[in-house]
Amino acid sequence: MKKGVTIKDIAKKLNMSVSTVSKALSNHANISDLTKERVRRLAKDWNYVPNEAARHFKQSKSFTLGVVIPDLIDQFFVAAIRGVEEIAGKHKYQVIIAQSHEDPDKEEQIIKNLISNRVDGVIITISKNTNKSDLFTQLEQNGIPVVFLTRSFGQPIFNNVTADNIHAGSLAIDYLYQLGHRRIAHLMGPKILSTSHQRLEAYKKALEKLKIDFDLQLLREIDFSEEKTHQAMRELLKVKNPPTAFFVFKTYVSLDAINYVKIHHPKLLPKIDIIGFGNLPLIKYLDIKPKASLEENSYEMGLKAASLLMKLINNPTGSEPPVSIKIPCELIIH
Amino acid sequence: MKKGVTIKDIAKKLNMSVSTVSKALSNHANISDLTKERVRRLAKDWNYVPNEAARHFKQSKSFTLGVVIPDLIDQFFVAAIRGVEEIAGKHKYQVIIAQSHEDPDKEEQIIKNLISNRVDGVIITISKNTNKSDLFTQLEQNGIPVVFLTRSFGQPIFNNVTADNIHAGSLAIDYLYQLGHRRIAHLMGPKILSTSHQRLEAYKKALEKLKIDFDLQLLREIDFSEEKTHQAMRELLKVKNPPTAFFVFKTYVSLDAINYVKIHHPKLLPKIDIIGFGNLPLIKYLDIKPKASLEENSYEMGLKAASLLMKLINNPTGSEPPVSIKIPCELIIH
DNA sequence: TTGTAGGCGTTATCAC
DNA sequence: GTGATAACGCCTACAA
Repeated sequence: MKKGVTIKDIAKKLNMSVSTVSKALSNHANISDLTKERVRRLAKDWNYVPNEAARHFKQSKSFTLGVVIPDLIDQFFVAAIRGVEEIAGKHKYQVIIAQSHEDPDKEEQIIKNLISNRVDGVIITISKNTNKSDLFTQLEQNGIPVVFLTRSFGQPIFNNVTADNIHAGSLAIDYLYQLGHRRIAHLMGPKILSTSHQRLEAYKKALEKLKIDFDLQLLREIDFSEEKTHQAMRELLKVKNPPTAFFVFKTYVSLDAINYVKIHHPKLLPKIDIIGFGNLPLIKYLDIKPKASLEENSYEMGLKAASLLMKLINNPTGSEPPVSIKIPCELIIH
Repeated sequence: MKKGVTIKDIAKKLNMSVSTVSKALSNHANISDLTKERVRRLAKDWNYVPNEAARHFKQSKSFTLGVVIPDLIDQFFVAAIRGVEEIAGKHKYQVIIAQSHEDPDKEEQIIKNLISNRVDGVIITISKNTNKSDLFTQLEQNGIPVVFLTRSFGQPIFNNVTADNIHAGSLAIDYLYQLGHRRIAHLMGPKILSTSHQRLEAYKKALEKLKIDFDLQLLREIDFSEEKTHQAMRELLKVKNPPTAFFVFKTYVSLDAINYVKIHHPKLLPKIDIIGFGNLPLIKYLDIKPKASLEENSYEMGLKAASLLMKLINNPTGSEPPVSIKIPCELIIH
């Protein structure tokens, strides 16, 4: 007896009913200790493993969270996932990870799949090209709660966990100001993401507080590609009164920006300071680092997102207003 | 009608039997086109999504592959996973990823979970501390085929996909020799991993071919931690006739090694050459790069491992001998 | 071409 | 304390 043992097999061998065995295994109150003992013993001997597929089917719960992210190559998400796994584990939940590779079609396919598989909840960082939200509405209509991580749509119509972008922006800009910079550029994220707007706003507000006029020439939208970032840097450095500091949407963009200066304006390198969102492990290995990084605490974001999701799963709400959680950033000086 | 539509609902509405609906949806041959059309139409209108949980349960297949790896922070695995997803997708299989964080207990728990969830196959890179193989035997006894990726046990008793370590070693050592190095050290991986032994053997063979005597003083075992690597470097650089080149088990170890030299012997930096396994994306951002990297083609390893696994799933063998696939490495000079 | 019936493994309800 | 039975959603012989 080695493969596919079921409670039925156990029941037959022990001359009892399947329901007794089932109850014994789940330590039900009104099963005698002797019976429980006998059942457990045989289950162990026979290496019984409950068929989760059947159990999920029966309970119409999968005890699984779906996590949809753009790309695992981005260490931000890896840390966040670790946070999600932490919480999920505590609730005996599985985590299933899927990558959209920033492709909305792939993303849609993934979501459909998650619905088919009846995951109990979803944590998602939408792709940079996702512009419609009906899929997510559909998820919620199917009784599957969703929490947006870091990126979200313009209107906060969904639960979300994001960095406290406004505060982070002022941390960064203030520090650059302290260092003597007065011409500070912003490499902003794709306009389609609400995060980009929040960070742009943070930039503007921080400048205003410092009585620096916002200069449209110092603003460039990037799309995370190396080419776009290089192009933006080329243009920015050509401006009459060029920027000496850069406030950047994301670590990987900072790195490309630094690379650009290194290649095309090596003399400028010591004069230029860059601060971006994200303090990723790989920064440790860099020789030319950003001046500072905004630690987004993505692990903690993962924790918070998963906790919120578990709460939503266990207390299905009628139609409460969406929750927004902001995680503070710290400025890490390198 | 918005939530949890089943074929039963559709059948009732259309006044037909569930089996007709089921067949219509799966495009069975002997269902009239008209019927198929009517069913599909309503299914679409009602936003019917098949309940995979039920389907899996019924077919006692999950159409899911389990991938167990040490850590997603390692870009090697991220690329490999991409390969796995590629193949899995073609077969309409899901991929579920789990991290052991190099902890054998966590690894065991993951495997048990995968068995409970009746995954159809498993691809695993064992943790650096895993020393027993009975769990994997148990998987195979449960009819769940396993493919080992990169790391494996001493005896090749399991299917595995690894780098062609012997050839890679000679590529690296030969190149270092060409550059004039005669004192070449090896930072070897944990002795528990067969990969470590293969790479050590590659090192010895390559030296032999070049008529360089193997010097035990130039060999150090590391465990991937920064401390161990730094300690190894400290010791190696104290040897009478110290090494001028290093053949390294793994990219992240190379980076720590470079960091050590940078901090403690900056003058040596230009004189020392390092070549390690792995050509990870992050290398692009480094200023002080290894002299060269052995591109392990981990994406391709993922592809091959998944293809092999799918074959094993679809043609369950009696007890054929395990398959070993070797993927050639290329030397990438930076 | 369509319908009927049984079953996959588990749990919950109710009866004994 | 224990057992019989129905049910979850889907698939598939087999019957009509």
